Amino acid sequence: MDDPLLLKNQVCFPVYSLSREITNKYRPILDELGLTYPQYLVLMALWENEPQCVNEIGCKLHLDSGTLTPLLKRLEAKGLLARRRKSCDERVVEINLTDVGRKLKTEAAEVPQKVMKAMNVTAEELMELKEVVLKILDKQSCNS
Amino acid sequence: MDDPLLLKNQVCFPVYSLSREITNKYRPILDELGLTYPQYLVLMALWENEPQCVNEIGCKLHLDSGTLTPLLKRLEAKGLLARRRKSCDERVVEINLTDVGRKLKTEAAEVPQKVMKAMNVTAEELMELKEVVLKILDKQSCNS
DNA sequence: CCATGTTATATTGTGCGCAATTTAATATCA
DNA sequence: TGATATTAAATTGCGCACAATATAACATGG
Repeated sequence: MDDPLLLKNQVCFPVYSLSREITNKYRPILDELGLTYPQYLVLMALWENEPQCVNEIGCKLHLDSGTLTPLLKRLEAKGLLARRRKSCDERVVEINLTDVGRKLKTEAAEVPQKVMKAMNVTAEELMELKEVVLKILDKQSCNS
Repeated sequence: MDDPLLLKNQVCFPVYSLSREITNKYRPILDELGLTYPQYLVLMALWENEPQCVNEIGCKLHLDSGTLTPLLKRLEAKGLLARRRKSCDERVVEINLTDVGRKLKTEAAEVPQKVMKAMNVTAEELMELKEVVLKILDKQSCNS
């Protein structure tokens, strides 16, 4: 009954389930903007600060070039951003939003509330979730 | 500063990050058993109850046939389980563990503690995390 | 018994995620 | 300067996730 290999005794499995459930809630909402959830995260990073190189985005989102390079190319193909190597260091690819990409933030403004509604949770529950998750997440960063 | 589109104001992003961080902690530990995290989940489901059809496993793990069929084929290729259509209803594929697959539970017994150690968290923190996550996860099931 | 609908799994296609390797540019040091 | 090391992206390969569709088996009504 308290066998640590029983599914009901798992802690990580609910986190994994919730994470997928969340992206499922985002999907129809982001579909209207033509975005996936990881693409939306990249855009949020760029809406905050621009330009940013691939590495900077990767640090903030904990994603590597194997994930980001094709994702950024897809966003470029959609006309939302431009990829250009820096002249002072040709190894670095700098990402700039296009006007369309910048403007998309306006359309995305309603996404958070729509998701919260779709998830059927209160702001208090979300804050509680965030607090607990961040506390554990912080402990991973040093030795990951 | 309290722009809902700022990364630091996101609730779902930490959940998404933590979920990936967790599977990263599992990876080296499960590598020793030749398993991925989703494969480990499927085996936990089967260690609890056997045989199970694809659908039953999918319900427990919230995964569909598009994910499970190839995953189960890989576990079959590893010799851990057998897939066989039921004679009474040929639509249903029944999954049985092999002796090797059943025996693997013994080797997996240490996985949970190893992961907990790798994550550097206390049992209390994990219980707190589980409680909050399950509370929110429960609210999704009905309208997903 | 046959047509129609339903059900269970499989297949296809797209997009992550990540390890491992490659490529090219820059830095360093003998 | 020229060999070596380091760094940043890109590439390759594999395994999920999931939508959409296909396939085959079963169920049901006329």
